[in-house]
Amino acid sequence: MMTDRKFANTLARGLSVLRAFRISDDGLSHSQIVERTGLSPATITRLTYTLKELGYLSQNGNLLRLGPSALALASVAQTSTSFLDLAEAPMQELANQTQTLVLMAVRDGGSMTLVRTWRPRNAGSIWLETGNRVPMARSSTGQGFLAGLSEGRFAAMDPDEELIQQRKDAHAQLAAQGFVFVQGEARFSQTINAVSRPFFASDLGEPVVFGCGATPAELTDERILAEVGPMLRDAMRDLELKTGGRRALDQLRT
Amino acid sequence: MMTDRKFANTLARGLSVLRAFRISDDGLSHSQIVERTGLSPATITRLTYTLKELGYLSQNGNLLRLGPSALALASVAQTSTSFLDLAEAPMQELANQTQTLVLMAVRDGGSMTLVRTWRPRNAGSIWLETGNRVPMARSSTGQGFLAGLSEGRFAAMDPDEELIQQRKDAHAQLAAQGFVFVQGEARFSQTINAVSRPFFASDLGEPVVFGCGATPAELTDERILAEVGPMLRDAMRDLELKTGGRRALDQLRT
DNA sequence: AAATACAATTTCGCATAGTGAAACTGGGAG
DNA sequence: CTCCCAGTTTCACTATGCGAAATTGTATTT
Repeated sequence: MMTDRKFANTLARGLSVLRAFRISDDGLSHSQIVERTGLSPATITRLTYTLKELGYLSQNGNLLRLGPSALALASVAQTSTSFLDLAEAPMQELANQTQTLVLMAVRDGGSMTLVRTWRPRNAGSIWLETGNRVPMARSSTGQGFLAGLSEGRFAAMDPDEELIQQRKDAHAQLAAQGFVFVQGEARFSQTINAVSRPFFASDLGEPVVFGCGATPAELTDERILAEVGPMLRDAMRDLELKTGGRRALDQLRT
Repeated sequence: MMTDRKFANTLARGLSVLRAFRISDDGLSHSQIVERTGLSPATITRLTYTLKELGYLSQNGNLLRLGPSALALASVAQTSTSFLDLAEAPMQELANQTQTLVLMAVRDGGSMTLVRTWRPRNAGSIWLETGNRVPMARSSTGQGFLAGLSEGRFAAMDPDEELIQQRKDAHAQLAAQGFVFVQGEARFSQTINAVSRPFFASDLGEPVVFGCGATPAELTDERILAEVGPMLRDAMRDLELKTGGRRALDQLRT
């Protein structure tokens, strides 16, 4: 069946165990991991044993958490992502000016994971945290990513009809306005309003997404279209120049 | 030979590929990975193929880098490490007061990896970056870690005579002064002077290390012993209280 | 205490996934 | 053109990782 001689299954399964962890979890039991990964209990025992040996997981009682080696890998990964340095200042500035949460997200399997956020100075509300996951469908973040994703890679996700349609919309928005905004009913979350734009990071081989978000009260549809969206777009065009990367719209052709 | 039925070898090998990446690398070729991991070229082809499929690696030409999935895992790992929040303010304060680089490191395989640094405000020099690795032997960071490590875990590293002796010294220093300082000739690096203290993070299941470092000119042996070491110790006792974790010295008994 | 109900681990026989050696490919360099 | 090296593919073998089921362990209830 799984007849890809090149694909190391055990490795993929082990990594899926690591991917099972969410920031909102305060440790996971084996059975929770079984549930999330769909792997058999025996397999989980073997994989977690291995990951513990290597320091990627650590155990307290029968709860597992990501361990020191995961943290170490984390640091190397983040520090190696060179454009994060350059994004630092302008994104903080954008957060301050718009009084929204500015975020950067990458694709992780079928959803988007926030890898960095910038909060406006002296704002107290509760915001999305780094490490949070957002679905691909019906979110500005996910759609912003899809708008930047090449045909080939999109096809590899074997998307359903709905997603294909959504991506088409996102494309159109990106081309017309320079940003993507999933509006109204379609939004997966009614408590957050957001706008996004893809960024092609040559480091990573596929697009990432930057975006601005806040509650619908603070960030109305009108403000997004007239003010915040354009500011995001301009900030990112600047960033694209500085990093010498391809422009977001060039990706549409790929 | 490798007769541990529970240990998933392929997973370990795959992770060793990820661990091969250093922040100073600007992408790695297959042959470099072969060299660093000691695995056969054929194996590397298969493992990197898998890791690319999953987004943990990305390829530019024939250079590999850590990919988006690695970044995503990174964010979850860092955000899940709860005591980092609490350490934030006091460690920045410590950096400002001592005008040293304050660092936090975890064990990763046989060496220590910096996972977070705090630089003094308005200091311009070049400092160690997050993601850097420091050897276990002959470094204040490594020795601080060993001083906090339990007998059992230390034994599992099957250390040589030299390391056992160094650890004994570190223990003694920690008990006497509340910090560990590898001095003079013994230091692995003559360009950095540092002092450290272990911290037992219940999250991670094994100690981590906090430390202060700078050039020997800025941070003399005398200053470490009289001023910076004690300040580090006090800052961390504070942190231990706040996190409700065990005190560093309690670990000596384990 | 005994009984119940899960959670986690170990056992076990089997199919195959992953292995290294060696052959092959491809693309610079001279 | 041909040499050389990096990377890939092929191949036959066997150790490896697999799930089902049995076993042990650990709370919870009666």
